Amino acid sequence: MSGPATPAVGELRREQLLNAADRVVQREGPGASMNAIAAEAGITKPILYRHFGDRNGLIRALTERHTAGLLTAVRAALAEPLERRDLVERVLDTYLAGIEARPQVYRLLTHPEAGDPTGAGNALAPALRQIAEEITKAVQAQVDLGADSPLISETWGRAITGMVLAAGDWWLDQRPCSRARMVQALADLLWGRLAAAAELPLAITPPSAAEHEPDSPLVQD
Amino acid sequence: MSGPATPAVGELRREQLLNAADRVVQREGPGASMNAIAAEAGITKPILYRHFGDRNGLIRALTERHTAGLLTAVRAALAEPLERRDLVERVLDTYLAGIEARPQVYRLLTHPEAGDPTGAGNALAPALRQIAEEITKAVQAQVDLGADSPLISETWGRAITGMVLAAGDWWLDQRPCSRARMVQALADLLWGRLAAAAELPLAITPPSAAEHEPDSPLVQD
DNA sequence: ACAGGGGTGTTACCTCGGGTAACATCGGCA
DNA sequence: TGCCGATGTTACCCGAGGTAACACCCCTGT
Repeated sequence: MSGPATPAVGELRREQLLNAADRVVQREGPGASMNAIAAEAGITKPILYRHFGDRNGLIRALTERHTAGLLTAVRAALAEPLERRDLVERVLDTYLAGIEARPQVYRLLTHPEAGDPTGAGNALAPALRQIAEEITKAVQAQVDLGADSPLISETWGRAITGMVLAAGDWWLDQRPCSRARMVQALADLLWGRLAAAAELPLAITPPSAAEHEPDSPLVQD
Repeated sequence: MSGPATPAVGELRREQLLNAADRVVQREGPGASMNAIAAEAGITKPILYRHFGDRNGLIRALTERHTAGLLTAVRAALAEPLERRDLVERVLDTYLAGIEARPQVYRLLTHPEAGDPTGAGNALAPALRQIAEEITKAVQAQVDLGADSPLISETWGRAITGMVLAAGDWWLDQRPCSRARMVQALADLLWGRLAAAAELPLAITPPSAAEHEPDSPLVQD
């Protein structure tokens, strides 16, 4: 009787295991142990390893699952036929709404850790790198940047992703304002308000760089 | 003959231990084990723990040591009496030059990992948070942002830091261009070039959002 | 009816890394 | 002389990732 549409039989258990892992991560944050996840699923570790290979595999599967929604949403927002400024705000709001919906799981996205001894440091987790690529493509397709377009687009893709990541993380942690205002602040930054704003009449601007221990060498030694 | 100016006697050993730790991290990247560091220093683990409490303490000490230079440099750059655009470029270049000088150690800055079960996720490591604060202060002091200045300044501080972090990390990894061009690309972004650039004549812009598996739900479920 | 094979499950174990307790030593100093 | 503090050691604990070997259950083909 069970629908023949569901692909493989084992896929169901895999989903259930991911559900359990999801619950644990929601409760304990990333860094939940394999034992804890196995216990939540009512089973023991080796089964997890059979399904996902290693911890990274589990985390990756879990992440991709959640990322799919966010990535799809961002992609869709990027493709909307809006005025550019509106488009930027739309994408920002989409992203913030996404991470707001599931804070705990969102932490997963940002955790490359899992110590890769390769030395190649990725400040952006793979999930976020996909978003960076989407932004890159969108910029390259919609903005005239002259001859250096590929280079600039990719730089901006990474830069914007990192910017929203850091800002969003802070916002999620502190909740200093509404989502709408956050979107405004970020869009304003991206929109050149830093360039356009008036100079402040450097009133009582004490040189904050002086009152500091001078014993540390400069950046080059 | 040893100068009586050096504060406590134990400080020397601490420095030596940090030097050893530094060497190991340079060689093996972050995630180097305490055993390895102890071996490099020619001693055993408990001594490290006596000096630094735990691994985080060691890493923090190591990081602060290197951060001091970068932070001082950035602070100094932020305080220079330049035209605003030049100032932005100056700061960007200072940061990129700093991370370029010591890639391995720089990875340390970006690794908050060390699993804190507190759940408070910090996309920015403490070292970077200091830079974010510097930028916040500078923006607040030098740019007229109206009534919401505190909020916007802090948002921008985090945002810019995250932006430069992600872009710098990518640049360090791929080396797609010279430092100067990277500075230009980032400064342009910060300078509103995204807003100012001409619209591309959406020539052959296929809707890239369509050709994708539609099975994943949107961001809200 | 019986032999398999794939999926599910278990216990018990290994390894490695962070972290600690307890003990030994050396140098100065009242 | 006896105390104290810093330096050092060996040996251990614990938790977490990861694996080997064994057991069961059910479905299917001969």
